[in-house]
Amino acid sequence: MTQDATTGRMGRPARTSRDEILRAARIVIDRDGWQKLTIRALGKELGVGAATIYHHVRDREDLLIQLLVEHAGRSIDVSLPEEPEARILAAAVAIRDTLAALPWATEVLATDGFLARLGGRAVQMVEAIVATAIAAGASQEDAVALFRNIWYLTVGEIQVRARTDSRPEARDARASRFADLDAEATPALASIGEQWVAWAAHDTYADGVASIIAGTLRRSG
Amino acid sequence: MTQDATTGRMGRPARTSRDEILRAARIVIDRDGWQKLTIRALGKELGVGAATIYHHVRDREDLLIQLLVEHAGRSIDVSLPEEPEARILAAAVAIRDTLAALPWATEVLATDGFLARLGGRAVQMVEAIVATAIAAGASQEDAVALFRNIWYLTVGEIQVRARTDSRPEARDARASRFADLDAEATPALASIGEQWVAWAAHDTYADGVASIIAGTLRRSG
DNA sequence: ACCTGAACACCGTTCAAGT
DNA sequence: ACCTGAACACCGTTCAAGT
Repeated sequence: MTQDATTGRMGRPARTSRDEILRAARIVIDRDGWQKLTIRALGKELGVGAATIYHHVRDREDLLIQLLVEHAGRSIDVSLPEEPEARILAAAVAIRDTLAALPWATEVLATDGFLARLGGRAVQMVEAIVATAIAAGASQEDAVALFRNIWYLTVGEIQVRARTDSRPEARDARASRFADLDAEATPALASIGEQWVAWAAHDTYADGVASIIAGTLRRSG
Repeated sequence: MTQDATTGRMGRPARTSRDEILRAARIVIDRDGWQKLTIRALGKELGVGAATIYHHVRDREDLLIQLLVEHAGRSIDVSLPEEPEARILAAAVAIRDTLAALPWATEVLATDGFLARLGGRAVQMVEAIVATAIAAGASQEDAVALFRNIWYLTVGEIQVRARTDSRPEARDARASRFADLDAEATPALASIGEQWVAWAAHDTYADGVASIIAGTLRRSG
């Protein structure tokens, strides 16, 4: 565990370790962007063959998850307010903000047990959402449903924003599409016109989550 | 346009057309699954070189979008109830059901202007959501925010469900993860335990959308 | 105009062989 | 144990050349 590959003082020093792989992966991501993080590029960065990576991570997805565990498990802010709706909202926003800052997360995000795999504080946020909903009068099943709807909104928001941000050309194409709208068939959209693009840049995530929380708690209690 | 490649009666008959490409693409998807739909496989199916495909579609994404336009533009059910909240909900469910039935949609779904690109009835569903919200008292900006939050929930739900369904191994792994939960750190999750997996199979999409609608309209009017 | 083979520049993953 | 080169089985896309 404490073996240092740079000194290599054991009989058969490991030239690579899980920690070194994750460190190299972060270097590649920071320097070249996460899309460039391939097993082969990672091997090159470490000065080892691509095949070597497979002695330390199961596959590419495992690598990405491990990277996320390191980051998300630690960096989520855990101070949550007491009032139930505000508390659930704050937990959701913490999850969203953390994952949105890790753009390579989008690739592995869309799995139902994803946050459980991250462990650490990510799971504590899920616990906060579910436990608070139950304390506020929701059934266990409704609390799970609440979490899942929040999770769907979160995945969608992160995914759409990541895609939109990473291809600015689409922005102009989108604007012109709104200008072409037929005022007969789609009057509301036509009258909104190009304002859509500007409004779409606003962050409405918290509003969406707040609505889902209020809707669920109203039905339950 | 009406030229038939099988008779080839023009001087230089086209061996392939946009329609033939889309037809072949559907055959590959139905027979081998949408993951197998590559430009190369499509060329093989048509008996032409992969390079030929590029004379008729711009790239792989364009192919997928065109496939979706054909399908989603037509098959969305357009009979919507009159009552505002029910109307918006029905439009959202129509979009979700249509896209969820087209699993290859997940690959191109996460773009902000996506439904506009689909055109046809897909845009009419967006119009229905936005126009109904405005008629019910929402500002144009709130109506756009409402649509976007519904859209995020939709993208997330489709994406997560598609991923979960396509890898049943994850199901068992998930169940065992819940069994391992620490009753001290996460009492609510621990007491739910393996029931989570069963509850996660329930469709809570409509509840989520209904909450978002109610929340937005309550704030506005 | 339409189509071709060949090439470019990659992927993730496996595996027999070496040290 | 750990690491290697080489191979397997692919990708999307471009382009000079043919008909």
